[in-house]
Amino acid sequence: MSSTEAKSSLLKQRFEKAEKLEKQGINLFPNTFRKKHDIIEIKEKYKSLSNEELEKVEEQSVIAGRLMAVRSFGKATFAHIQDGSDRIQIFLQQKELGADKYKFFKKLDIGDIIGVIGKPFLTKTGELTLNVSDFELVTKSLRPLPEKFHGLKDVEARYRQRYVDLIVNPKVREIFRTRTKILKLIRQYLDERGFMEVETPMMQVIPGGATAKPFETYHNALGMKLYLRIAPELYLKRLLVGGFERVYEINRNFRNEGISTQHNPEFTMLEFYMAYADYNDLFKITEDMFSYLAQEILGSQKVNYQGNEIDLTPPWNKLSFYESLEKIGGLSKDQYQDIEKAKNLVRELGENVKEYESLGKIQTKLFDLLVEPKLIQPHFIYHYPTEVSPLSRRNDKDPSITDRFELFITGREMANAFSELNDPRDQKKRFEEQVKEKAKGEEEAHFMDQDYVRALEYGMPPAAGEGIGIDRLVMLFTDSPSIREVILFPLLKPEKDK
RNA sequence: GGGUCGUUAACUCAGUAGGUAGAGUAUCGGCCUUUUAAGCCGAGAGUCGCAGGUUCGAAUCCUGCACGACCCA
Repeated sequence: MSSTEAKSSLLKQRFEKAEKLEKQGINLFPNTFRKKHDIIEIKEKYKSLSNEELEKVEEQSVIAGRLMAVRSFGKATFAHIQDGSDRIQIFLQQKELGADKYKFFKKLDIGDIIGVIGKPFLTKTGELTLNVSDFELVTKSLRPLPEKFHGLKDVEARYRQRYVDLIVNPKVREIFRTRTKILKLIRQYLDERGFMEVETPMMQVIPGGATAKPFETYHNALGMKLYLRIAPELYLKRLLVGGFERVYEINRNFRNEGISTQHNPEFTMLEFYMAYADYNDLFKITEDMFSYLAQEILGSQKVNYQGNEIDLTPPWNKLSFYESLEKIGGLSKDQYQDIEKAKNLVRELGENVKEYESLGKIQTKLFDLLVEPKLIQPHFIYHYPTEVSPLSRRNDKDPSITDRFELFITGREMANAFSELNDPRDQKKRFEEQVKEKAKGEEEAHFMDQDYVRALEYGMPPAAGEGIGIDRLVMLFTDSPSIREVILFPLLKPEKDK
């Protein structure tokens, strides 16, 4: 849809009206009006005053906002205007403004941005309202807004034209305010504990730190293929080697995979690393951080998510990976320890199995199918098989498993955490195994990263690290069923150019 | 990648024996000084997602495509 051609009659009408106003010498896009107050300030300031008290108010309120609704009578008009903070009713009278100015107001459209000067009073129904002594057109709106009562419902339009969604759907504004608040609280939480926020490359020569397919790009001047990062992990741990003992990064990761209610190709991840700590410390920090967020955001440890009440009060359930296969997945040791039996089981459950897939990989598939969807309340699942945890420290007693856990809430993975592998010799072997898997056809296997091994050879202090998916966290706290509801501009295919 | 559903006015939606489209909001004109989904009277507004096919005739039936939603892989 082009803005200059093939206009609907409604659009044409607005463009013509705009031209007419301009011919009368009215600037449709002036940048001279300066508001003095946010609407919410006005509302807070006067909310408890009676009409007698309001009459004594000397100060003029000077606000600006978008015209959202108009109820017009002959010589008086009620309207609502909305700014970034709130919405307020205004009252305009011909006898107050003069016939010409009043007539001009009646020519305005819903969607126009206006500046308003007036004093507060209470209407018959007790609504705080500004009695307008003067107003100005600040920005002309040339496109009609969606209907005032139903708002914009079409999901495709809501995502493509998020700006319209934000104008007309207050709940959507609220979700993104909450998102920002969550990010701020997380930063505050980590900063208070001595963590340093850092930025590491988004474009990497070797995409490491996760099991995922990367996006490729190309640097022209260097004549070199680059990847968008799938995780910042290996860079953050290089910083541990460098001597920063507590670091974190909150930023985008990119994974070249399918799109669903749980996945957007770019998504936001928190990763934090602390030296001289292990995964036992991370259980506590995770519980503490989530319950802190719940308290600050919702004022409660109970979160309602899509009809389920999630109780975030620590401590949370803990089960080892194998225990969970047995107790929640209902499997016997025999069923998940014999690779052929396990593979057959996965196939019976309707998922594909590739020849080269390791027992650990098959076991995680069983977990994904039989256990994960049942983990509605918070559950830590710990001691993952070493073969599916190439960056995690082995358990001291049983080297076939790692000191790693994942957190699940509402049947979804919310966090992945482990004691960090800091033995460069073991790390090198683990990379070599990944390279072998890649050669067998496992597209998502890790790449060899020689420099990372070299860094470990200098000595990385013992450490623990964790990644938390921010989008899913925001979904939980805003009761959003789809990741697209918590990403301002989710990826969509381009609309057809007519 | 597969399945199901959707796409009609700016927005929210109706629209079956297949007979060239309708409501509310919004817009335009008129009346109206306490409304808040204001009210009353009148008017204009559509490539029925796109392209084919069947038919005397298609928003409606068939095929393909595009975009989206949900589910599955």
